[in-house]
Amino acid sequence: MLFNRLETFTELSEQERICLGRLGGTIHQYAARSVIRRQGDPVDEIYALQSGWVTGSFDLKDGRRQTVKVHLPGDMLGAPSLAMERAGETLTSITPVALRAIRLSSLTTLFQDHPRLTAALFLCAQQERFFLMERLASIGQSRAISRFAALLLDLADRLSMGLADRLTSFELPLTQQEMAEILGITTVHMNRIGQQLIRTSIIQRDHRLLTLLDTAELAKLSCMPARNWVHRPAWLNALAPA
Amino acid sequence: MLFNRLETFTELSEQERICLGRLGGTIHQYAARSVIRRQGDPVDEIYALQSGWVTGSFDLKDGRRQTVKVHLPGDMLGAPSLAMERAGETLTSITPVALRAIRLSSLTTLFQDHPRLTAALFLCAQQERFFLMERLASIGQSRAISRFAALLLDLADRLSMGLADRLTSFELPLTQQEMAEILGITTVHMNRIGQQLIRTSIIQRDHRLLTLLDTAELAKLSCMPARNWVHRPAWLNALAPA
DNA sequence: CGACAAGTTGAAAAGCATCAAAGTAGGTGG
DNA sequence: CCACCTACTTTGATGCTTTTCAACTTGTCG
Repeated sequence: MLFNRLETFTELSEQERICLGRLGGTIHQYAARSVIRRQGDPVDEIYALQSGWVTGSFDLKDGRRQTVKVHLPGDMLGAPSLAMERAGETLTSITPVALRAIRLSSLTTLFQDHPRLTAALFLCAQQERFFLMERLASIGQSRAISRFAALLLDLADRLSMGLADRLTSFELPLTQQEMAEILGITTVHMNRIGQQLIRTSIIQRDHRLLTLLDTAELAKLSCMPARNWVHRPAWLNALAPA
Repeated sequence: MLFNRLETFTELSEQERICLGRLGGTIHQYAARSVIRRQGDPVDEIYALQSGWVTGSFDLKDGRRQTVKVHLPGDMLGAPSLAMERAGETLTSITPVALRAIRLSSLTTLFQDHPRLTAALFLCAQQERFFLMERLASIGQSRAISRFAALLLDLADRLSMGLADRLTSFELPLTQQEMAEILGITTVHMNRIGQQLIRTSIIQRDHRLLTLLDTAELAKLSCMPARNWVHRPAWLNALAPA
């Protein structure tokens, strides 16, 4: 799963895939809406998400909470907290979730013996920075409806990773309250914005199933430039495959 | 300079400092308010900031722009674009700036031969993710005055890195327009917010010199929990110093 | 079927944007 | 060194987006 994410940057050798597999220890299962790790908890491990959706959120001192990331299968969870003594974000399962815990001690071997894999993980971290920059721009500079459009396109994009073309229809397990927390708006406003997109036939919702009817209009609304991930950068490919 | 940032995580060997020094090629100088690299430009190098302030900003398709990072001396610039074909952010000098350009090809040696240094850079990237998460929470969940308070404390904190206690007075080279772009508000509103903090004697401004008169009140306003960076994590320290 | 979470609606107020215009500082050339 | 120019700052008036509060409806699951 995790190697899917990494292979957007470069193909991995069998050896490297095996090393990745060994990184993970036990598989943990969580029910929907359970806390995997709370902001302030000690940082003993990071996680590789196998299946299900997980949010990362940041609690302010006044009780408000901002969701800073919606993690999809294949993502590495909790890595920003590696730089911290105590976790900087709360990880919460949205759906039932399966993940592999990666003990910090196994990172030593990774960095020591697998430079190419390390470089791919490094690129992943930089990619995550870019995702956050996009969100920051969306929330800082555009109104609620544009933020929502950008969120939907982001999810469709990431769910379509590895597929020929972009999905226009997918299961959206987030409640309106959770989406509001992602977009930095209130639940009430989230509701009105959602209805507006439905009324204008830009999206369609049938229970959990969301359909993007007019992706061109969504893209225009979102104001987001197209992403252009690097593939097989020369400096990375020059590294020995270990 | 760059090693100062890295050594918040772990002390570096003489060898490693030398390797870091070799990474950088030519030193470039820029006048204030010049573009170092524009969003969309090819990514041939990244940069280590020696002196001066630089902003990283993200342009939306409608012409709006969000500043996603204020870089201070010692920072690594432009790294998120490593994951991209064309640069994802525009780097602009705020003051006169000196920086060392690091060609991507030199990253190969770094990852291949210096696992400890690589790990420190990896932690830096994770730390930057956390900074972005903080900003996102600040902009998504709090009002303009709180965002401004958080920005001022962030700058004071980072300018005080390595010092015994936090600076309460420093040169602030940003214009109100630039600060507004960081906070996701208009220049007009930025001005009113600034005056409000001055009127209530929470800050003081004399030309470029800014003084934080009441940091406790600023901290309360900002709603930001205290940061707690990790120091000498076991998994990193277990790596051979190369 | 009953309880509780999620979604929906309306009215009023707050926060911020927008527009327009005037005032101020810093830097440059004459 | 002064005059001017330009970019930055400040101010006021107005309106839109979003929040807040409160109630009500619908859906979901034990």
